[in-house]
Parts: sequence; structure tokens; C-alpha cells
Amino acid sequence: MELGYDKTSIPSIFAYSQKLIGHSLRELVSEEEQVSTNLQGQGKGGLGQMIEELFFHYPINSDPGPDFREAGMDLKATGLKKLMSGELQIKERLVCDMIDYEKVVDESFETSLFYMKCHIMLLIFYLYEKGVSKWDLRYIFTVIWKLPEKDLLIIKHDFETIVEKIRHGEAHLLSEGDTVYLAACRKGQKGEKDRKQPYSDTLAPRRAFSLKPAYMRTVLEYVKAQGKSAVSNMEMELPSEGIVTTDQLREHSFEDIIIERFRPFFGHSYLEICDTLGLVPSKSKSRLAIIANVIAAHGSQYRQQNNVENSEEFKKSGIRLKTITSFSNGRVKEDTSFENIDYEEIFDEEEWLDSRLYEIFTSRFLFVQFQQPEGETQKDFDLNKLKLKRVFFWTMPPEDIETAKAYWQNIRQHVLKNEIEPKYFWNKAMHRKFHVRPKGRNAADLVINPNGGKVRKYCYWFNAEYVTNLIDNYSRH
DNA sequence: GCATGATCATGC
DNA sequence: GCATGATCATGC
Repeated sequence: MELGYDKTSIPSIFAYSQKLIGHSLRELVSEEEQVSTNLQGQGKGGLGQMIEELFFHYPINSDPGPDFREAGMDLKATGLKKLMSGELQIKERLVCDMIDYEKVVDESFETSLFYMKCHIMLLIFYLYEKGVSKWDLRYIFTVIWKLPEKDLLIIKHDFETIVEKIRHGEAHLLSEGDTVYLAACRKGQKGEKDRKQPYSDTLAPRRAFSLKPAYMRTVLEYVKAQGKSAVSNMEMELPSEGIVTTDQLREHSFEDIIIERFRPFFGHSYLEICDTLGLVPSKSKSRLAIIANVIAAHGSQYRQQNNVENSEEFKKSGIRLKTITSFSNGRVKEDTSFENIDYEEIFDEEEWLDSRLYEIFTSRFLFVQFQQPEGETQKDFDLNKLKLKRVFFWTMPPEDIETAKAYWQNIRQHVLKNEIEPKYFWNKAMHRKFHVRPKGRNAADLVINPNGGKVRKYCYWFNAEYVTNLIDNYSRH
């Protein structure tokens, strides 16, 4: 059969893929084929396979390699959702390749199946609509995404972190927050049995290598910025401004580079650090977060004109820098707040693993702790005098993610019943690690309630007690 | 002393 | 104008 493209050529496959844009498979596939195919377009998964077989007419093979074998490129269909504002957003992480616990421990990154399949991908973005058959989903963008060299250095380190954990018999303890761009995400049928892992008798849920939602968001941003519906990053230089360089990443991991930047400042107070960096001290409640971001981005090399917020790497990784303040005895002073609860998101998203809260709580965290000087009492507490005490990357352990799921279910259940008041949610006095509390400009600051009308803004919090405990756990090893 | 609700400076 | 990253103020 005449294919209509050259299956050995990436540009040719890319050009052909553009015929998808603005259309659905129902419009593009002959009725005869729609009837005769075994692919029914129901259930989860399989959209990529339908596109490959019915649109590209590429003979499906069961090879472990990339979908377009001759071109060395994999095909990925991935969803976008449209907000009320009309803005398109990433629906989920990009699942790349199932992790074979038995085999992956014998692979190196460069020879791994993941690398072979995914270092160049044809990304086909479709508009996700609830309840719509795969035959009727519309395609919006097609993108050739070759992982840039700088990203690959971070991804290689992530890959090794994941494989190392499996080699230690800890496949059951893998978490998306263990790594920076590439993550081991949960993947498998609901209720399916856990699998064997090679270096432990404990069974582990199935997982896949995936690019984090934060990473995919920056891919989408890049695509939107090009102003075209078909984009290939192989044709042009990607802007690669960030807080670390490719050369630095060849020598050290991203995390080591960042931690190292804080080293000259341990034991120094806020005012001393401002003085060293040539910064005018701020009166902001978030003054410590401001200098922590400066140090993470530039260390003692900081110069006034440097850009600080939203570095490329922090955006792509979704790493959350959080400052912690503690009394001289080490007890954490404040609860840690996150973003406001998006009631519409809570209302619409039924899956915990796809929820915003899951993404936030399974982020990689960078905790920067400032502590009161020795000998001071609680009454003396003064942000300007706190000294840099500890800096560490952290991710939430599996048992706490289970607690977070119950926390999310409680919130969701009440939002669905239009019970959006503090008395319905977990409060701090329950001592259940997390709580819900107001956060707005002031008491009159309201947002849309999916049940109708407007409601007060509340947000997700870690209890200070929980943060004290996680620091104690960190300090013990 | 602590939990709860309220509010602030900053940057885009 | 609003989200972010926080701390402050009050009352029991």
C-alpha cells in the first residue's frame, strides 16, 4: 500500500502528520476501514495505536523499539484541555515507556529502551473532551520533539536515580518526586496486581518513565510561542537560558550544583546575606524566599541585573523551593502554604493521580531552612536575624502520599456537595499532616464556585508539625 | 500556646 | 489585578 510519506524520513513523517490538524480520525479514515478495524476507540490508551495504524497505515509491530522503526522515532498522542478562558493546557504527564524492573537494571542510559524510543518523538496534541470517542477527538498540534542535549543530561541523571532505586530493591518506594524532569509514574489498570522486582521480595506497582507535567507545560509553551500548529525543534536552536550550563551538567548533577551555591552562606543571617549579595533588605513576608531564589539561581556570583524567578530548570522540573523558619530549638514556626484550591479543577478531575494536588505533593521540593540564633527565646523571633541552617531536596514518602489522597478525597467530596467551608475540611487541630485554610487578598476575595456563585479562597497547607518531623527525619540520615 | 482567619509585599 | 510565598493578629 502507498503510504503517502517516506517512513525512513522524519521530515516526511512530520509533513504527513500535519494532515491531522483540525480533524478527527472519523473524518480522515474511510468508512470501510472504520468498520473493518479491530481498534474500537473505547477505553483508555490505544489512541496512538489508532493513529499509527489507521492514519499512517504503518504496520504495527510488536518490536520493543520506536513506533517508526526506520526513522527511529516514537509516536505519542497526548491530551490538551481547554479552560473556560479558552486557554489550552497540558492534561497530563507524557508517559514514555513502561519500566521493566527486571531488564532495566542491566541497561545503561544510552543503550536503554527508553532512550532508543524517546529521544526523538512525534507528539500529537489532541483536544481532550470528556466522554468523546477516540474517533472524534480533534488534533491541534503536531510536534517533533528531540530532547535537547542539556535536558538529556538531567534526564540521564534521573534515569540513573530511578534504576539505582530498583537495584536497591526499592521499586515499591519509587515516587515522581525522586527526580527532576524524567519520572517513574504509576501506570497500569486499576486494581491490577503489583509486580515482582529483582532485588526485593516486596511487590511494586507498575510504573513507566514519563516526562513530568511541568516539563510538558514548557514544551507546549514553546509550541504556542512559535505561532504555528506544526513545530519541530530539530529545525531551530532552542533558547537555553537557565541557571546551570550544559558544561556544568557534564560535571555535576543539577541538584549538587544548586546545593553547592548555598554553602558559603550557612550560619549567615538574612541581613548578612543581603549585604554580601549587595541586595537591599526587603520588608516582604517572603524576604527569605526572595534571597533563597537568588542563591539557588546564582550563588555568590549574583549581580543586580541577573534574572532570578522562573528559571528554565525550575519551570521544567516543577521543583518547589520552600523556605522554612524555625525557633532556636528547631521547631518549625509556620505552616507551609501552597496554591489556592481550584474548585473547578477539583470538581472536574476524578482521578487522584491526575489531580493538581497529586502533582503538587509529589513535586521535588527544595527546602531552605532558616533558624533563630542559639539562646534566643520565641519572643525574640525576627526574620532579619534568622540564619541559614539547612538546604536539602526532598520528596514526600509513599505513606504520606496515601494520607494526601484521603485529604484530597475529603476536599473533593465536599466541593461536589457544595460544602465549601472550613468546618467540612481537615483543620490543623486534627494533626493529620495537612489542613485547609483561607488564603486570599482579604476576606472579600472570592472565586467562582462550580456549583454556582462565588466562594472564599482556601488553600492547601502542610502542618508546621509535619515539616518539623520531615526535617528531623532528614537530619537522622 | 495554639488554631484559625486575615493580610502583606512583590513581580508579572 | 492577581497569584505567590509567605507571616501576622486575634481570641480562646
